[in-house]
Amino acid sequence: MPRPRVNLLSVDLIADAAIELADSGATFGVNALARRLNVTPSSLYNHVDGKDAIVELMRSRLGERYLPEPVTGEWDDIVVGIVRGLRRLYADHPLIVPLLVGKTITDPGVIASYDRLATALAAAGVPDDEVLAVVAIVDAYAIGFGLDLTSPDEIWQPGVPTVTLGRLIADASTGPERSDAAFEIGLEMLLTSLRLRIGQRRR
Amino acid sequence: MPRPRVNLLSVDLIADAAIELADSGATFGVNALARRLNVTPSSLYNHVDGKDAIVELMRSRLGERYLPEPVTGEWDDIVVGIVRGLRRLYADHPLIVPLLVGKTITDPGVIASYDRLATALAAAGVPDDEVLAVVAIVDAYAIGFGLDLTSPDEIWQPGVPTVTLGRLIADASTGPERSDAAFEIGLEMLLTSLRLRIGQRRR
DNA sequence: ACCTGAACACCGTTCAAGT
DNA sequence: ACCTGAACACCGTTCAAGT
Repeated sequence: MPRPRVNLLSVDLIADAAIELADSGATFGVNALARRLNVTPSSLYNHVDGKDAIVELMRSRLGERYLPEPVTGEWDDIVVGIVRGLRRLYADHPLIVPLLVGKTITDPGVIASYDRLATALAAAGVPDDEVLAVVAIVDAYAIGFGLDLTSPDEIWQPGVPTVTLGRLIADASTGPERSDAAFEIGLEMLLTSLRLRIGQRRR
Repeated sequence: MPRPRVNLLSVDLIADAAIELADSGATFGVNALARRLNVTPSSLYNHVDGKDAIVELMRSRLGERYLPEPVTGEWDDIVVGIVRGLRRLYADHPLIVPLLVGKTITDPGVIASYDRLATALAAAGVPDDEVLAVVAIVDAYAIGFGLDLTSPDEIWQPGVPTVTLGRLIADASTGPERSDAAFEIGLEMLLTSLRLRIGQRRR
């Protein structure tokens, strides 16, 4: 029975199922996604342009949920808002990070967020030719701490004796509150460095 | 003619060809790699355990080339040495970064490097429960700046008008010297923050 | 020990056929 | 407009067969 009278799929259904699939830890792919939606792989192509487009859809969906609306405020409020948003996104969905990394961002909503970040930094006095680098640092910082939340014994697997690493990994309380605390410390570090750098340039 | 009298493959040959393949921008995979080596895909399995093992091999090979030998010195010399090594690795091979991210590190040489980094930080006074986080930050910082070297117009593609981003991307001199300068500034920021943090803890 | 060729299960994508 | 099923080229991996 092709073509039931009520549609089985929609862009939003696909996006949500894709996020759930990736979060579940199963290998992400078009076929597995179709299986999860009780649908043939080819059905997806009536709504979506292919695998990369689905990943872009996931980014868009998560961006809507986690990236803040435009805020009027001091530049550092804007920076902190966006960094915290990215933090929660990557922390809640660490297994999605590898899918996003290295792929071109096309979603207008997400680009608008990075644009607000760049605008805030430029307005704060970061020289034009450094703004993109700072944006990249901020993003890398959020991604790095997102990955930090995936259990550390999966990131490093010392099959060989170590001086410090093995002991720390064994002792590490994998709870999110420890990582959250470290994240806030690092964020404060970042802002301190930025304020210093801007101050130096303004003189 | 199976089995020629002189071997066509070796672990080192496979590793080097894999790095070249990924650097070339072509889609990375076992089949493409075999094609490049003028060999059947199944031949690779006489030397290597599969795709993930090949990626681990690339990490190992690049680690040998870029990560410094154990150095005796102040903790910050060790940190700077490793961060600069990672920087050059990711900068010279940006297209390989997405392959490495999110995959478990098993190579003893690379783990030893992270172990030296952790040991240096611990010895410097970073509290045990923060060392792993700082290691993750350092790594993320290097990765982020490595990705920064891939031309920025591929990372963001504003199909929509932006306030600041589009202008900066258009103006950005994609040359490596600009990124190198920003990297050094960021590294100095990182060290300043770390020294401050250690000083606070030591009191 | 090392390489081939056939085979397997799976992948992403296209497209004619059905309603 | 939306879903199916067949088809395509490709993927990673296994394994018997050859030297």
